[in-house]
Amino acid sequence: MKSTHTTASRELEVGGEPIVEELTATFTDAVARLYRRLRAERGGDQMGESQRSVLKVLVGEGPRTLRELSEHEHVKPPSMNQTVNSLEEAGLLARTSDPSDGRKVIIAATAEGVTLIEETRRRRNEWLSLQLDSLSAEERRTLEAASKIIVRITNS
Amino acid sequence: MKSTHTTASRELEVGGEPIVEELTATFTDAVARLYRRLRAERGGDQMGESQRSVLKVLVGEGPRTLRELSEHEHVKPPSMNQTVNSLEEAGLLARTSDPSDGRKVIIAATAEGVTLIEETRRRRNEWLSLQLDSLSAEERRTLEAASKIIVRITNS
DNA sequence: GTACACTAATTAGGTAACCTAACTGAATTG
DNA sequence: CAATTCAGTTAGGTTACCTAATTAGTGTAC
Repeated sequence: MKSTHTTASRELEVGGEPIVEELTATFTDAVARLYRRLRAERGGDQMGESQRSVLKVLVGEGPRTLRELSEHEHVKPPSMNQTVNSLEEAGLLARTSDPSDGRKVIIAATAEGVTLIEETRRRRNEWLSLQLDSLSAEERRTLEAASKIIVRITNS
Repeated sequence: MKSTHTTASRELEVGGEPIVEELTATFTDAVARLYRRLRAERGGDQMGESQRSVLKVLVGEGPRTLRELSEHEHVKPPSMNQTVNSLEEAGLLARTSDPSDGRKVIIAATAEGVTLIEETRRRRNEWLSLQLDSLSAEERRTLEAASKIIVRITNS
């Protein structure tokens, strides 16, 4: 530790009230670090986070069009097209054209896709499970509450 | 909503105690979504999250070797080399060889790099700041506590 | 009923951030 | 002093995003 400190030692809160600017920086860093770590630690199935997220939507909420998926994941249609392509190649979803509107393409999980999501659900992210397991019950409740807040934020 | 529901409606906890397996899935999804959203929403400076994270370490904790940086960020040396290259090209850090060990390269932030980190610190991630601003003080405390837990987890 | 605009999906080409494998040169060890 | 190890780098590949441009179906206006 040199004397070049400029950020690490600043106050994060005043009287128990986190300062939004500080929280933004801290929170961004924490989330970015964890995301990279999750990507690095993921084992077993060779699906990426994006692919898995899309398949999970299809399995959990039923068929969707490309545009619907791209909006749900906050991604542009061509990006979602690529993700869908790779899942299609892997046989985890199938495209059928909408009979009532020839422009639309209905994207649905195949039986294989459903099976894969269900099977890998509990086995994935062993590293994170280990970490969470080592936390106190209160810390887990904190993360659970935070997860709910995060999902709410990202959907707004 | 079809009857194809398989995951969305499962219990997340029992008597206030989150189940680790469920929390792993929920938390992973939340973090992945937020990370993608942050990447999509980031404006202004054209530095990526990885680059900024490295520069922040150099500014806040002083010079490091390539290996040290790669270990700190949980990334392989060639990946870190690329990140360092782009920061070097932008004039935000400089390399000097270690006088006591010719194999090592000391990487340090330039004055420009220090300035940039300090200046952009508060202006970045406007979108997230807005979201955090709209939360209650208690929700912010939850996220702050979660951030600390996340940082601890990722460093272990 | 043909022309025009709008929309959905896709293709092409580019970028950022990771990876593995293979190489260079410096330091250490038998 | 030869062999090994170690730090950094180069080359080439992958995933997941982007913008711009294209194809094709739909609906509307004359």
